[in-house]
Amino acid sequence: MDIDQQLLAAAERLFDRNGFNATGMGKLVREARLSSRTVYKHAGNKNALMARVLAERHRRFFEHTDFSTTTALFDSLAEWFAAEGIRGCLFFRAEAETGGDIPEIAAEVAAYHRELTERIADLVVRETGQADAQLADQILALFEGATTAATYRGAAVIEAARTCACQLVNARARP
Amino acid sequence: MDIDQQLLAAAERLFDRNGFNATGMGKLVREARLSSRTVYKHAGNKNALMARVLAERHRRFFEHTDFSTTTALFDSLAEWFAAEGIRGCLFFRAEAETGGDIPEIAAEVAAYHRELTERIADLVVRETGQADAQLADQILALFEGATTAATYRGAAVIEAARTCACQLVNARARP
DNA sequence: CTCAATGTAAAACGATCGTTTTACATGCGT
DNA sequence: ACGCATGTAAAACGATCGTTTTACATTGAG
Repeated sequence: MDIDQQLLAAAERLFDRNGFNATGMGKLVREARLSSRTVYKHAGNKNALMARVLAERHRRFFEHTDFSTTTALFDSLAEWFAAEGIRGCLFFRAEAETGGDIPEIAAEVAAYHRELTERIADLVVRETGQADAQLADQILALFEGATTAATYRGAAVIEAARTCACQLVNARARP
Repeated sequence: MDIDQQLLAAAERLFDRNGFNATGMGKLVREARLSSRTVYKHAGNKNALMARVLAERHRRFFEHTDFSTTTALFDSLAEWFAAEGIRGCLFFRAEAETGGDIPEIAAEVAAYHRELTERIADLVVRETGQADAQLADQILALFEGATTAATYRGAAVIEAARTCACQLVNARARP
């Protein structure tokens, strides 16, 4: 299905760069070089398309990101932004734009957040030898904060967050 | 100007809860209990109204927030969310929804970010005796990250971020 | 008393929204 | 060769968008 990839890629790019509500289906149809009939046949409707964009982003993000060590986690984030541009977290933005009122979208956002917190919790166990909810929350905050603050402070924030997160983990390192 | 306050309050509440683009002027007029004629006489147009909402939010946020110590900073954030609800940073959301394409809005967002980073830089100088760009970026990341992550993890993230930020500052405390 | 300012209520503006439909072309399996 | 699925191009749908306008009420100052 080349068409599905074409559609998803155009939708992700437009939604990410210009916002969900600000991106009309007309502009999307034009940019994807498809007819509206085909778009609606493949995507159903705009909300479902947004949900599929988030699902695809979810898959691609966790495929890219290395959760094996704290250093690798933040290095992956820096690489992601170097390749994709720094516009903050698409999941948070989707939730905010829709007020959490569209179930299909809220579900994708929740799934992303669930996996992100789980992976960080696992990372903490792996690096310190025990679960530590507060440490996991701190790394999560640094991760989210680097994602947001980098939009106006640049990549230096990611490096700063990485340094901080590694210090936290090392201070509790497996003896 | 009771009308200005009425209008600004309704606009801030609707924009914050439901998003900027998802909030139509019709709904806003209804909720503010004003005529559309009066709204446009006072606000000019929707973009200017959004900009004024951000300017008012900016004023109110820095009026509320205590930048005198790191602990106080994060405590202020927790209080803000306890009073206003946890929906993430309105400035970041405004910038994301508009793609940075509306100058009046981009300017207000930039002004907020400028003051936030300045205040944190000053806080670092005050608590450690010297400027430290990386430390300031770390506190900024923790602050932004707590704001974002609290939307789905709750207030515990703010407490975790506060603990982390205070450790960072204490490790570099004035000798 | 009058005039100008300021407000409301409601209709109307053209534009654009998300979505469906009509009409037609193409290719593929039986 | 036929029929059906799948695509395009484009018109049309009602709804809603941001904004302006028309018609009228209230009020405070000169």
